[in-house]
Amino acid sequence: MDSGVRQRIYDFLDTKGLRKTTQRDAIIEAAFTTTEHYTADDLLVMAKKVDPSVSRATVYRTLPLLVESGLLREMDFGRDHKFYDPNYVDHPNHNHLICIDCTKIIEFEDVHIDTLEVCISKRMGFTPTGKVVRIEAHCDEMQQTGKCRRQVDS
Amino acid sequence: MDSGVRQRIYDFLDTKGLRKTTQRDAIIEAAFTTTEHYTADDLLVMAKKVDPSVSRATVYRTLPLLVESGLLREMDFGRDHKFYDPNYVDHPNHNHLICIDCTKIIEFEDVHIDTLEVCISKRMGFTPTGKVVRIEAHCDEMQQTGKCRRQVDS
DNA sequence: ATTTCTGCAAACGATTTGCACAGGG
DNA sequence: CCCTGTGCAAATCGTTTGCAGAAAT
Repeated sequence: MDSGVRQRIYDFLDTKGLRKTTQRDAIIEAAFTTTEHYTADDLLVMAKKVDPSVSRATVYRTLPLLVESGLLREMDFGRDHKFYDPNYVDHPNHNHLICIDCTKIIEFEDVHIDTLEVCISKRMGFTPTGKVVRIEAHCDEMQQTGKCRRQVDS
Repeated sequence: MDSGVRQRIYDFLDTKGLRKTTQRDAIIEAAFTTTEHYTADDLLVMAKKVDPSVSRATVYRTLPLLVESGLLREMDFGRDHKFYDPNYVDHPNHNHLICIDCTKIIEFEDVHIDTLEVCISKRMGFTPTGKVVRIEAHCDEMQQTGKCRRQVDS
C-alpha cells in the first residue's frame, strides 16, 4: 500500500473534522492493500484480518468516506452488489472490459477515450469531471480454442 | 409507440414459450410509449394507467424479459434504484452525459466512440458486444450565468 | 386439460440506523 | 470532559418469491 494514501485520506478526514481511529485505519489498510475489486462484505473480511474488532457497520460507514475522498471508486456493474475499485489511486482514468466468457474484468487505459470525453462534452456545452467506460466483449481465444485462458476465475 | 416493438417482443416471448397476456401488453405499452428513463415503480404507475389490474410483482417479473429481449436497457447510475431506458430501440448505440448541476441526463451518439470500442477491444483480443459510456460534467452555462437552463428537473 | 400468469402478501438481503457504551482530542 | 465513533441488533426498502386462483393455448 502506497504510504501516501493513508495520509491523503486522513487529510481528507481532518478537513471534515473526522477522527483517526484504529478501525478506520484497518479498513483503509485493507481497502488499498489489494488491487482486486471487492464488495462491502469482502472488505469486512479483509479488514477483520487486520483488526478483528472491525464491524460490518463501520465498514459501511467508512466506505462512503473513502469514495468521497476520491481515492476509492464505486462501480456499478450490472450485478447485485456494489463493487469498489481501489486502482483509481494509481490509474485515475482507467476503464473496464468485461469478458462475457469468463466474467473476468480487465482494466485498461486509452488516451483517445480521454480526449473524446473532453471533445464530446465541450461540443454539448459541458466540462467533464469524470467518465465511466465499460465494454462487454467475447474473448477471441474462447472463440477459436473453445476456452478462455483467464478462466481461473472464482 | 413504434408498432413493430410489440411484435418484436412477442416474437421474443414466443421463442421462449411464454404467453401473450393483457398485463404484459399494458406494461409493454407503458414501457415504450415514453422516451424518459424510469424505475420499476415508475413503470408500475404508467402501466396501471393502461390497465389498473397490473401489479407490482408482474412489473418486476416482466422487466427482466424486456431487458433480455434487447429492447429495453437496464442502467446503473450511481443512484439507489435501477433505471430503465427505452431509447435503445431507436438509438442502439447512444451514450449518456449527466449534468452535475441539474442532474439531467442527456443522450448522445458518437461514431468515434463506437469505432474506439471495436479497436480497443480487438487490440486486447476481444470482440465487443456492447458498451456503457457515461460522462459526468458541469454545465458551462451554469458556470457563466449561474444557472442551468435545463434545471426544470423534477 | 394443461401449463403458464397473476395478485397478494410474506420473504429476502444488502445497506442503514438508533442506541448506549468506548475512545479520541 | 465533550463529542465523535463503534458494535450490536433492529429497521429499512427495493426487489423476489411461494402460493392458490385466473387466464391462455
